[in-house]
Parts: sequence; C-alpha cells; structure tokens
Amino acid sequence: MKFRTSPDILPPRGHPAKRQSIIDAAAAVFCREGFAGANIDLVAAEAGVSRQTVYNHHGDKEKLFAAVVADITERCNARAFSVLSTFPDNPEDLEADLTVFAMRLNKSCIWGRDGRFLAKLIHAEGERHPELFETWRREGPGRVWSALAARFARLAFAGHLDIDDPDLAARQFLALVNVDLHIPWLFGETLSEEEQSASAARAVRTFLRAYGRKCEVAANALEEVHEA
Amino acid sequence: MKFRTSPDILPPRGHPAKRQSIIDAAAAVFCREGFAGANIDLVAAEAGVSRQTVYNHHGDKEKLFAAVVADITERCNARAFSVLSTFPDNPEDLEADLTVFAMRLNKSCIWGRDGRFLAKLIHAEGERHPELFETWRREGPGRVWSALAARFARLAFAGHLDIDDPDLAARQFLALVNVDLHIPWLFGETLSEEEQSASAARAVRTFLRAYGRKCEVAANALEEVHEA
DNA sequence: AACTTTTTAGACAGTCTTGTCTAATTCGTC
DNA sequence: GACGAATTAGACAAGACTGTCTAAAAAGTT
Repeated sequence: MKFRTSPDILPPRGHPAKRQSIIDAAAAVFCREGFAGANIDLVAAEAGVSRQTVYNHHGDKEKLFAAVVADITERCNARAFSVLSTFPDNPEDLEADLTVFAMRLNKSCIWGRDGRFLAKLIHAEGERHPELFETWRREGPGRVWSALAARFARLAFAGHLDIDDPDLAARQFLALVNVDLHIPWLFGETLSEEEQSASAARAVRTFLRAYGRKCEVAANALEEVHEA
Repeated sequence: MKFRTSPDILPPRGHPAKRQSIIDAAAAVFCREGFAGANIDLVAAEAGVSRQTVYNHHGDKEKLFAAVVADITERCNARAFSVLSTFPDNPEDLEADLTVFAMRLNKSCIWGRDGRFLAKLIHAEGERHPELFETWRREGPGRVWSALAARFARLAFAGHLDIDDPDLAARQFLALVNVDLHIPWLFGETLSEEEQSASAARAVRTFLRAYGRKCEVAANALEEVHEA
C-alpha cells in the first residue's frame, strides 16, 4: 500500500539460487493474482522454499515486488537488445528480412514470459507506483526504441528506406507488428507459427508501403495504375 | 476466486440511481486496486451508500465485478459507435478530416474514463476470466472494427484510398493512432491538446503514405524523386 | 569433525475482509 | 398520514494473510 520510502531491494543474502527461484515464483504469482491477491505462502510453495526464507531474502511483500520488477525489467531489456542485434543492416530482401526480424521481436519480447509479466505488472501497478518502472522507461523504450530508430536511419541513409523521422518510424513499426497480437495476448491465447508470420508479413508490407524508397514506390504505383 | 458458475448479474432491485452509483464507485475501486485489493466498504463509502446496500443490489463481490464489466462494456461500445458515426465519409481534405476523426477516437475511447477502466479490467482479469469479456470481444473489436473497415472500404471504393484488405487497414489505423499514447497512458499521464493532435497527424500521415491513392502517391513520389 | 550460516516447520498475534444478521430509520407512493 | 419497500449503522463469526518468533534440522566451510 505504501512504497513511500525508497523501495530498496535487500542486498543479496543466503543462497543465490533460492533467491532467484523465489523471484521467479513471485513473478508468476504477482502476475496471476495481482499485488494484493498474491499470497506469500503460495510464492514460497511455488519456489519450493519455506515462508521464512522468503522473508529472509526479501524483507517484505513490497520489497519482494520491487525485486521482481527489477529482475524482469533487466531480463526483458537484455532480450530486446539481443534481438535488436539481429536487425538486417545489410538486407538482401528487405521485406523478407524485416519480416523475420519482426517475428523474432514478437517471439522474444511479446509472447515471452518476461515480456508478458512485465506488461502485466506495468498495467497493474504502473499508475499507482510509477517509480518502480522508471528504470524500465529509461532503459526500455528510451534506449531500445532509439536503437531501433538508429537502425532504420542507417537503412534510410543506405537508400533502402525513405524516412524523415526515424524515431517515429521505429514506434510505428512496433505498433504495426503488434496489430494482430494484442487481443489474443490479452486473453492468454496463442497464435500459430503461420498466423504469427502472416501477421508480421502484413505489418512489414504496410510499413514498406509507407516508408519504402520513394522511387520504388513510385515505380510500383505507376505500374499498378497503368494496369488499371 | 471462482466465477465458475455463470456470473449472473442480479436483476435490478432497489433504486436505480443508487444501483448505478454503486457500479460507478466499484468500477473506480476495482480499477485502482484490482479485484483482490478492492474493498467493499470502500466501494460503499465512495458510492455514498451503506455496505449492506451494496450486497442487496449486487449479491457478492464477484457478481458486482461482473456487473461493472457489463456496464463499462456497454458504455464503451456505445461511445465507440457514436464516434464512428462521425467518420468522414465524404472528405473534403482527407488528411485533415481523418486527423480530426483520430483525435475524437482518442479522446472518447482511449483517454475517456470508460475506455481506461475497461482496458485495465481486461488486463487484470482477461486471462483468468475471459468469459466476462466475451460480450466486449463480440461487440467491441468484432463490430466496431468491422464498421470502421466498412468506412475505409467505402472511401477506397470512392477513389480516396487504395486498400486491398479493409479490415487490416482498420486495425492498422487504430494501432498507428495509438503509437504515442500508449506509454503515457500506462502511467496515468496525460498529453496536451497539441501533443494529441500532433500525434494523430503523424499517424494519419503514415497511414495515407501506405494507403493513399496510388496515383497520387506515385505523383508525389516522382516529384520528390525528381527534386533530388 | 567442529563451527557457522541458512533453512525449515510450525505456532502466533494482529489485522483486515467478506458476507450475514438485526433492529431502527428513511423513502416513495398511495 | 399510513404502509411497504429500501436503506442504514453496527455488531458479528469465520476465514485469510502478513510478518515475527523459536527451536530444530540441514547445508556449507575450514
């Protein structure tokens, strides 16, 4: 209910393996039940640990929650950056390569455990406790997005794209990639591999219609117009 | 914890005004605190009503929650349809008209009380209790989106747009309109009027770059290419 | 093997919440 | 004003949960 004082995370004590297993279990429980509904006994049981050990490691429920957020944030950002490093800087077939990249992004950051958990935690507590997610905002959207924007800018500079505002293009790319995933995601449903790749392909196609090289767009358009 | 049996909503009893004020208060409390964290006494106090009256009207906490979901769903869909009726069917300046439409959509469905509440409720309970939101899925995305798609299809037929898959275009339009709003939305921040309109304008510009009439796109592109 | 740290099980007080019950009061309507 | 329905305040039992404490067991180290 408070988080008033700086929500320090307790310094590592005891065995790190248990510490991590507690955080993993707590993440699952907090996401399933919400902060108020989460039960420390359940966390302990799910972590295969006694309740007292949970308290030894993390002090109290709020500190445990803060530790979970920090942990998930870190892993999520790491994963995002790792996917980012597979961006097609020298594309052979830009549309195909971007589609593959979009699918990897989906798989890692949206359907992945960490991504889902982080999103749920933010939705549940972001409004009431924005402090907890400041790290994420700084490192996540703040850095990942601008890194993606830099990649797009490079593609544009190399003549593969026509982009005036790379940051905007990056955000719109991510939004388009999410279009078909959002609703199923909300209800815990999954998309088949084919659906995912079809969705990614549609997103990339639209993105390229908007940001593809002008002369190519012009050529394609003229061609189609002539046909009609 | 259950919602196992069909979560019937109690038939209206007592004074409708109080009934509604209870639902309004409950909506606010459920959204702030989550289902588990919500306190019936608090709902009663916020509604200006005694606890017993809450129970008289809505049976128990779960039925109250179901009633809140039903209420918000209905109002949210009504609002969406009402905004939809302002779609620019005979646009004078397509870009400007679509931008205004996008802003109205934002104002009504995203920043509005009902929209925020519904989104939070879905995020909090959608995975655990999808039954509760089936009405929304059927009437919301299912109907509003396809209505929007129909509007786009008409614009395309009239020669204002070049769209092969109107449903997809509608979904992508909504996604683009949301790009800049999502993060601030998560943390309860608001965007100034100017920021909102700038965001809407950017979304519409990209949308039209992707779906604008081919011959116009071609003309613009050729022009720019020639300049360079 | 001796010693220290960590973990465990369980009990425990204190708090909070839900949902029910009762008796008194107010409201709406005829 | 009189009557029945709706509302109120408050008490209440039953249960759940947090966070602490203790004594014993287990694990890890030298």
